Amino acid sequence: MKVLYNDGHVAECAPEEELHVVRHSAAHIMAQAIARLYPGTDFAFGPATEKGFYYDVDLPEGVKISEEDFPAIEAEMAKICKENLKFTTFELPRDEAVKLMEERGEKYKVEHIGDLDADARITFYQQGEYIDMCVGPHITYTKALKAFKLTGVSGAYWKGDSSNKMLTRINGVAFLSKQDMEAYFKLLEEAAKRDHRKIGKEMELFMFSDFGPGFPFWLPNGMKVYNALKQYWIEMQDAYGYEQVDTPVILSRKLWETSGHWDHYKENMYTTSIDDEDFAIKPMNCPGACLIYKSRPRSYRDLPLKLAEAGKDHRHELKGALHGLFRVRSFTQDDAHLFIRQDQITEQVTDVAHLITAYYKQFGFPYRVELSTRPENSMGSDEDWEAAEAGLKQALETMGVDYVLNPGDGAFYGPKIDFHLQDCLGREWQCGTIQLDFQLPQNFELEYVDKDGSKKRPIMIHRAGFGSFERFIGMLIEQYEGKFPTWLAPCQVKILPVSEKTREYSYKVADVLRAHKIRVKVDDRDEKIGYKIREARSIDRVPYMLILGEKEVEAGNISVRDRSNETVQRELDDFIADITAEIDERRG
RNA sequence: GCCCGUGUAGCUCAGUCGGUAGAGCACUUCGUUGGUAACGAAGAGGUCACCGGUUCGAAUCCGGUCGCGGGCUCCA
Repeated sequence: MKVLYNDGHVAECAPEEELHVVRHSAAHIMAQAIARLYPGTDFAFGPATEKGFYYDVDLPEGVKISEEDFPAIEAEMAKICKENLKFTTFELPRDEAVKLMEERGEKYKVEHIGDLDADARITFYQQGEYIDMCVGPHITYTKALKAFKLTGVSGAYWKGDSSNKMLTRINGVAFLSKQDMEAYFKLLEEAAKRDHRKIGKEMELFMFSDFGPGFPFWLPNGMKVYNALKQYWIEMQDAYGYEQVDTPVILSRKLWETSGHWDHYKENMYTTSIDDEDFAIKPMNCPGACLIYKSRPRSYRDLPLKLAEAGKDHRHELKGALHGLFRVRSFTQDDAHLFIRQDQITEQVTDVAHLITAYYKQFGFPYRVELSTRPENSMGSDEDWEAAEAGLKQALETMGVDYVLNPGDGAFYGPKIDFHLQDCLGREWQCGTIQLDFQLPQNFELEYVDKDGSKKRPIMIHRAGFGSFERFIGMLIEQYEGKFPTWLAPCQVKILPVSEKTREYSYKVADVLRAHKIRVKVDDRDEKIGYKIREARSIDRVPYMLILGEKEVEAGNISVRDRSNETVQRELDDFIADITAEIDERRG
């Protein structure tokens, strides 16, 4: 595809860049359509994105765009494409660029010019009457935009700063062909079927109530998944040398003042009073861990001290941020705090990273890693920060983990490594985190006695791998589309009597399975076998069904139907041996 | 918290111009005793999220609150 670069030359662009160019041009064409339909609109940023494009616009006073207006905008865009306007480009010196944008009333573009480096080239693209400040490249004629659709409208703050004006963001998608676009919407439809909120309802895993927005309820089925995951978690903590603790959910305000949370985080904490004293419900578990550390003198020989806690935290998240199990107001972190010496940073961070990546490997999650370094208003000495950042970096590099550097995005108390997983629609959620902390040991005056008898301050590592059991189970639901591996499945075996005549036999088989700690249900309803199979498969999503009719009663065996829909008649003992081995296998 | 949308039976949804509410599934009962993705019939089930307003009359129109969805911001 030929594209127009901002020095005016036209050339074939790399195939992998075509889509990006088309989407970017679609944003310009949409802007042109909006300018025609809503004169006086001011344009802010309008880039191509991973999936499509958007334009942030400041509409004239009193004008509002909603999805109802999309057909008209799309029609105008189609008209512009049909007009087959030529894209042209030109460059202006800064003062003339400002003048041009001022003449056209583009105050956001003028402000943006002010943000550009003094030596930056300021280039423009024009198609028909529409001019946009832009680095390009773009398609050469509007006809080259062949497939697009507007997908949504939302608010977005100018420059992403919530103290700035909220602009109207209009989102769209664009593709090289109509077929590609259809395939995309089909894919979206398929992805929506994996949504953990939908599957959670169907399988009765969890629920929410208007009496507690953002506070999840675990239903019996979900609790079985939760407990199986928790058991796995406990085994992994044991294997990696953690000891488990549990700390109180409600603690005095004085503790939160010591930790610094009261100053930094008060608005997000739920508070109460007990005997006329202020208390807060914990938003995190670290102060409790610090109290345990401090409960007796510690020697350098005790370090690293690795305390794991499946701690239930409550945070008053903004209601607009709540999202199924992914963003909730009460959740159980798979937390741990490691108290270490400075010389143990690399070794311990590596150990934690191994644990976290072992989880993701277990469940087959692809992940993305970010290393965030010292922010502007941070606490601690330069040496501490340098040692900590070097330690994190070295750990990632020796493990051969690819990561993105996020300079200045660390916490004020230390640098961190974050692990991000994707949901069914490709949205990223932070699950794993490894955070170094110099601040809390100082606030709590934590110490250990070193070899030479001197008192030293330990460093803390906060870490989580799932993020929270809630978030991680949400991810698992989407990962497996509810079809959990047998060891996690809420119901591992569903027994389907063919008729009432084989109910008793079914109960007996169920008892034997239960005695082997297999999670089993008997569908003893007065329904036909086809009906029961349909539901066991499409709703319960069980790994195994046992179909028990008179044939099986006579032979004293069972018919097993698995997820591949193959049915095999076999001995109960053999099946138990196989399923037990399958459940145990994940430990290997 | 902000922007846009949305809220009708347990679930998924229909409900035209404002005239007191409908389907399928699920549920209960009865019949049916079944063989690998929906057996038949009947019944029951709703303060149309909530509060207020307009109107002779509101699920429907208007305002507010709450919840939910998509984004923005936030996630120390």
